[in-house]
Amino acid sequence: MLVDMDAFFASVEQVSNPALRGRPIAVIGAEKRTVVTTCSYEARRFGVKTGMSIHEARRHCPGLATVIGNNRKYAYTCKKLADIYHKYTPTVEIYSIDESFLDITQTNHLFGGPIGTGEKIKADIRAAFGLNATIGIAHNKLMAKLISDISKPDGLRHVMPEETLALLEALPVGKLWGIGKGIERKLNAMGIFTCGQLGRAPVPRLKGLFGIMGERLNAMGRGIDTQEVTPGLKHGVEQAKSIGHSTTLPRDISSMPEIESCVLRLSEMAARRARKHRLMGSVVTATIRYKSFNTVSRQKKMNAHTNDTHVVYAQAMEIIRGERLREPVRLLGVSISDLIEDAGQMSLFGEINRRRALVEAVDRVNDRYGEDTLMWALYARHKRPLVAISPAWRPDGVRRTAV
DNA sequence: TCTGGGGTCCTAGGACCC
DNA sequence: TCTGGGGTCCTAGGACCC
Repeated sequence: MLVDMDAFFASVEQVSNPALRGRPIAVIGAEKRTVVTTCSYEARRFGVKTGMSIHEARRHCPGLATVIGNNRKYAYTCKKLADIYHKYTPTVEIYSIDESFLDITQTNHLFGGPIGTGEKIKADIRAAFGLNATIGIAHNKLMAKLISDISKPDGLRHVMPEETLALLEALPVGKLWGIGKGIERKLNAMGIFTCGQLGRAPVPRLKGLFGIMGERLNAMGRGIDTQEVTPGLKHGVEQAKSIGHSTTLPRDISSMPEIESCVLRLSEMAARRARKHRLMGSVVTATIRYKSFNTVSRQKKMNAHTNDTHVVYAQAMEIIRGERLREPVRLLGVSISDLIEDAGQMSLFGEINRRRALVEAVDRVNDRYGEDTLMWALYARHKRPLVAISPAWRPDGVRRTAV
């Protein structure tokens, strides 16, 4: 079962502010160059979509009301939704802030079967929050996801395995979870438009164009999927592969001091999150997006793992200084990967231990009195970017960014 | 008054080694 | 007196997702 909240952020805002109900609204970020994160169904009728600039959204819908997203509200609701799901099965995978997979194979008979379970969950969500969810139920994740997508909004549908092929026959391939614009275009170019056609396409032909993906694409066309519903927490913590932050600057910049202060800020945000999760990384990646939207990323491997803000910063700046900045910079990003657990081991080098003690002391102060109670002088004059919550947020694990 | 931010996975080419 | 073949690792970029 996939439970997907309808226009989640926008619906939460409409519930908490009656003046917004029934109106086209868009939830946006707090910074200057922001986009639509989620919009209400009223706004979608005008052609407003996720990812649009405010400017473009207004062009489609002049009466659009905008609300700056409130991370706390969505995170709180997400956690409470998980409590509801756990009443119906222990196997709950929180896939994103507004989507969860539930394995109800063993428990649905207790609640009147698959549809009965879906009805009860929808009723619980409505009673608790006044929100609508769409639920897709099938024998695997791919199909549950697909069915939920085509049943939106406020839908509930159960598709039996034997109905799968008929349902897929005429459906465009782009509807499948994992087939985006790029793959859809390639498939169309080879004459494959529907899932039915994809399922009948010769695997060697698909492999020729998509490599090892070919086999999987063919299976997807027939609604076959072997992914398990994984509650997702290993030893209480999700094993992340990378931790990073990036920000589109309020205006394009060219001066090194401005770049430095921004990169230090991003290094601190990424390293602090790594420290919170007791992780260290040995690879630092810096990303630069120019005014023209050309984007380059370069990575550097260090001799040792670290989660020290200034070590990460020094690596990121070394990368950036090695680039010829030929245009004003629009976005900067810093990310840490090749993560291992930080066992808190003492180093042979006194300097590293002193650094660690300093950083930990700063963390303790900020944990207690709030972020930025203590901060590094290099970026002190610059305001912290107000991180808009990412829809990929999860209540546990490293995806928890700013709440 | 263009085009967010958080991730994961895959690929292709090059370096390097035997 | 004209350049093999197999393998691994690293890197940058791109596709995809919410």
